[in-house]
Amino acid sequence: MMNASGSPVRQSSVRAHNLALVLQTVANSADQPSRAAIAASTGLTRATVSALVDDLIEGGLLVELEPAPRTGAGRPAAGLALAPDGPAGLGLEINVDYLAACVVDLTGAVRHRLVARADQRLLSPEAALAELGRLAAQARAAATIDGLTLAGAALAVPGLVTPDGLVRVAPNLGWQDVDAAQALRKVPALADLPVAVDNEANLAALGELRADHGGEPTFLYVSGEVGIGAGIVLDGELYRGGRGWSGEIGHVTVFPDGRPCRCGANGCLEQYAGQEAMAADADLAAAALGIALAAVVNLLDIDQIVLGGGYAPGFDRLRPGIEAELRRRVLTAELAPVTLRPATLGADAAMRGAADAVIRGVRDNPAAWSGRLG
Amino acid sequence: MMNASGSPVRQSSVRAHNLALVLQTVANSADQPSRAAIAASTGLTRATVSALVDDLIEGGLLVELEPAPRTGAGRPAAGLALAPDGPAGLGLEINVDYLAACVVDLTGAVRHRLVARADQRLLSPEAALAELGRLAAQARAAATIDGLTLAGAALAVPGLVTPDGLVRVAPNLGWQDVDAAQALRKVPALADLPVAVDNEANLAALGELRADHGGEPTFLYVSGEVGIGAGIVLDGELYRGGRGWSGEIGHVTVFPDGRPCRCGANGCLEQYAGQEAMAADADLAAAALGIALAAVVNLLDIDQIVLGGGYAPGFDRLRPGIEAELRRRVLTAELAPVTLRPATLGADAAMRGAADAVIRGVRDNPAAWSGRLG
DNA sequence: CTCAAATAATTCAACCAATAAACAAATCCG
DNA sequence: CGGATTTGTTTATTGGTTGAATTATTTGAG
Repeated sequence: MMNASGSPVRQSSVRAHNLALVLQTVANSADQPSRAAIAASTGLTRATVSALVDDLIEGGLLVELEPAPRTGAGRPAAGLALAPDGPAGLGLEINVDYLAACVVDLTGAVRHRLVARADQRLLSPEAALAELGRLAAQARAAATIDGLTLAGAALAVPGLVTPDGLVRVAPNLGWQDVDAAQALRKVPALADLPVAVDNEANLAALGELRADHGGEPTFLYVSGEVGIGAGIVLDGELYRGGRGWSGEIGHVTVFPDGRPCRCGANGCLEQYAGQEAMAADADLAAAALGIALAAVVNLLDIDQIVLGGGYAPGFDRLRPGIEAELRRRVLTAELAPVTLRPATLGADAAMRGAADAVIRGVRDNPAAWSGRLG
Repeated sequence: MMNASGSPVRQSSVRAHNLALVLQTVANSADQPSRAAIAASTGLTRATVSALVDDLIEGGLLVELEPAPRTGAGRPAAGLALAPDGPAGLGLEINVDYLAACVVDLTGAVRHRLVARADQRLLSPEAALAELGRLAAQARAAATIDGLTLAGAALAVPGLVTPDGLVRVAPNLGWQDVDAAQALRKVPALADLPVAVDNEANLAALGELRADHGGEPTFLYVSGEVGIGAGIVLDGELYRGGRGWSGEIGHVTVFPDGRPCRCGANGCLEQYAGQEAMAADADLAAAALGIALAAVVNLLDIDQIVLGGGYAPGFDRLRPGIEAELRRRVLTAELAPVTLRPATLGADAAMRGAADAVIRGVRDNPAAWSGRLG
């Protein structure tokens, strides 16, 4: 008999959930909250929060800040903060003309950053991944010197990626069916790390999500490089789709009988708002983008659109044209406006998002990170 | 300080979750499972399942079937099934040319069904809702005679609805800012029921979800009436969007400089695949639908599309044209096919989905239904 | 300078829910 | 009739949260 849906909850799941809740409360807090403040904020009792915080400190995820600010009568509170020397994430990116790696600690600070510029299309996938492996090993060595322990690695690729890390196709790299996850796992320095591979726009969207921390926003991140990709964040969660291939906005039709696209169709957005086309005619790029984005808003009722990649520098140039189409074509435009803004992270968005994805995994399930917590 | 995200989990939440798990396991099971079978399926122990099942029987949600089928050695199993006289859902629908109400019990069986044909555009919203209230009261009376207790009501409306039940605009009814939820709550026979209001396509999608019970499918339901709406189901959950206005596929642009639409834009899908346009040119309707659906698939990586409403009868006529566009315009068409199928529920889909939404609420949180379970 | 008030954090008994293992019930088969 | 087998229940145990009491550390008043 098939397990219908969901899985049983045992007491340990309760603990795991509440550990994550406490950790996230600290992470999303503007100041350094005390145990009592966390209790008030979460609804847990002070006793429970104390026990959970002890475990998180023991596990190296939280630190207690000794100097307590005076705030009135009573015993001063001991502030809590994410441990800067706790688990860190290794973010990797491979793109047309560069390789990059970075180490981001639990607090979100970028501790190391390495970029190697070179045209990857001239290399075989194996050679490119080997080179990336060397960069990753270098980043890990630097992290180790800093006393950081890596919790995992994530790689951003401009292409279609399956959940188990197989790159089915990355047109601009010229890749097809490359098992990037396996290649990276074979690098000795990474052999003991869980390695995830994901689409570049998806991870960049996660990077923007962290920058916009706190709430649980719904937004679309659009990345305009040679191709155009999008990451869809719904209620604070990245939506990947059934096979992990969501966000292919570059091949949404904007002019049904328009320019032929290398995908075989006609009138794909990419042919009007890709890097080359945008340079040739920015107004047309904006109009085409507006048409495609209006479709997204009509379908998903998204109220925030973030333009990243190559769109961020030219944002002011594109904005009026996009907004005109949105006003015209979004059914609910008068009832509720759509916010358009440039990405806050620059070219590093995908790499940062990759590293963030790793530490997000730790934050969402701290019990799994430290054996001592379970 | 703001509660960051999520809420604490206490022991009672564990029980609530596992109660729902057991109930859903019975609901999604093809046969009448025994306690032992549920234990094997869910991973809970037989002792725990026994205790939970006792509570669910006590609360009137499950019944034990005495006649046990012989299946080999050992003590015969006592089959369990959803209680047909447990809580039921009242589904309501208001559309251009009819009002409808139905009562669906916990097992999903339609126990009562009332339809009143009349052009609602000739009535004021107040008069139409009053008439619907009478129909609802009649349905409730019939349910009471059957010994059914209503758990709530849900109303399907062809328009934009806010989460608190305000109909912002329903173009084909000529409605604007009508508080449908409040109007129904004022009906004496419904005063003690929770009343939800939702978009017609959303609820119809939920109806299809139940018909396709068991898994946690991702699909798009498209309803082609005078206007065109869509319900988006992701991983077994209806996606409503930030304001509840998702699925407005009728106003996705298919021909940017095409026919003017009453929304003010040009080239909306509705102008090419709405009821009138489809009657005039089915091939054009199919092509336009294919273009818009390809956009959805590219964006959301959805692998199943269900055509309902007016599209269901003409499905075979439309299919080739739609599939041709999908093959051409979906980037991942070669990697993974998109399934196109007609809706299994007919014109009743939205009303059925509304009733299903109510009993879904009970199934998802049985502890809240019966005070005895807490 | 001492003591009361206030606030933070910990300790401890009680409780709730799931678990594991033993036990009882009901049937089949030799 | 008796062992094998499977279902369902009982009982002691464990893990985790709760609530109340307790300890810790500060401010402020007399």
